[in-house]
Amino acid sequence: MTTSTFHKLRDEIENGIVTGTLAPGSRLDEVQLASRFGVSRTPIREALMQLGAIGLVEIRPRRGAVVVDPGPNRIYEMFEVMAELEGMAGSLAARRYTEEDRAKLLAAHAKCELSATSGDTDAYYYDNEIFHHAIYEASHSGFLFDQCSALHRRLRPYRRLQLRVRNRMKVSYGEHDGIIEAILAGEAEKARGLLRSHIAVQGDRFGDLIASLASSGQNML
Amino acid sequence: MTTSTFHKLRDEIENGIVTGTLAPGSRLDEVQLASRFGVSRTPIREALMQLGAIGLVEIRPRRGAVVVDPGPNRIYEMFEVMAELEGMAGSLAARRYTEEDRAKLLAAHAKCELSATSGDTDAYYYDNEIFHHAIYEASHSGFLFDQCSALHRRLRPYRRLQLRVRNRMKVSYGEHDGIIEAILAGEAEKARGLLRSHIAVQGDRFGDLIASLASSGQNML
DNA sequence: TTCAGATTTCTTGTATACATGACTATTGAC
DNA sequence: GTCAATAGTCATGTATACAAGAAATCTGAA
Repeated sequence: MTTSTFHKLRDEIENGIVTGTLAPGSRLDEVQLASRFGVSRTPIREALMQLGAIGLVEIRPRRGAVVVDPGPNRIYEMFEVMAELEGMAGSLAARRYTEEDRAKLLAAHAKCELSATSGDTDAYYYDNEIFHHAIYEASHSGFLFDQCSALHRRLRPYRRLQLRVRNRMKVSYGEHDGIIEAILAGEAEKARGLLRSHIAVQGDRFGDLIASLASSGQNML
Repeated sequence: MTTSTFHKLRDEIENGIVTGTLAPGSRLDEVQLASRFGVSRTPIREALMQLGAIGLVEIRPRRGAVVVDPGPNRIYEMFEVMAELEGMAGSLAARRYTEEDRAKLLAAHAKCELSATSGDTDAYYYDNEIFHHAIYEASHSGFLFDQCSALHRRLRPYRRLQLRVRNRMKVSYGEHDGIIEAILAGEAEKARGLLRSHIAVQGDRFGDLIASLASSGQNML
């Protein structure tokens, strides 16, 4: 259907940003994008407006749109908030999960185990997303689900960097184990705490983040 | 400057939604808005796109934009998340506030006292906003500040309804007192808990919210 | 009288054209 | 040689035109 042209463009561009194809700081030329996607500037602009509203691109009046470069500090802050929201989701999930949620959580957890033990970081990356979404869903708060999903998505590129750190994947899976246990046992506060520290960029992980940001600079440009 | 036309339009329409002039569920006709603001459809569409991206309006393909009607359940969920984020801001503020933050917090608190004791709900409504923003600021997390401000803004109409409840204003001010004390004493977890329950729609307040939503139905249409 | 099909109208989605502000390059003066 | 000012180019912002889908109305039959 012709109606979703701008919608598809939005997803396409957003994807480019979130995967790092469109590097932070790069200009988003309207005519260039238009010709690339074979459309006129109008739907491109509308897509950029939407991305501007959610903070992925900065729209400077009369000076074009650029991919936002959050900088290490803001990235840290985003993880900080993510940790809190995930903790909240876990806490609610522990109190509200249904039989269906339980099945999904366990299935996602099992898939993570598979990819973690086989050492497939790409697979783990995706299974990890499913796992966390299962928690958001089990919180039975539509709004929290939306907020978590949006922030999770925005943090995608940095989470990917983090998985490069040696052994992070196995440590991550180990943490999942405790999280699942706490949720299924209905221990809300324990689940909150475990999820918080699972997400939070604390201690060594802070240094790891900064280091991977620095070394990925070339890749992203 | 001609550059900020769509920007101004966005704020204008957003304001209409947030103050209740544009009721939940009402259609946003592009040509109508265009003639109202004396512009063409193009900047109107761009403004609507932005509002659509942040969830204030729903853009149904080929079927126009309507003001989102969250419904009681989702409103409750939004307050639930707001409570958590405010709690987080308070907790961070308790640990990070500077001398400047301290002065701002106390000033905002004093203004709230004035309007609360004089019984001026409109004044309290605004002073209350300043007070909460002072907390966000004192958290020294730019991202958290943005998230809190955005959600705070979205909840505006419902907070206004809440203030109509008898004595809510004075109770609210009393709670501020404890919050300020905890923050300035550096008691992070206490500040978190107090702010959480200050925002959360629990107990009687849930019934109050539902009731005011029902009775405000006429006003909003 | 009611329901179904078709036509008409209206609104949205996209393209294009035009105007205006920003950036760049060139020229002139110090 | 360097700096500044001006002219020219280019990208953005807005308006308008056109295309196409959705809704509403009208007509006909059961």
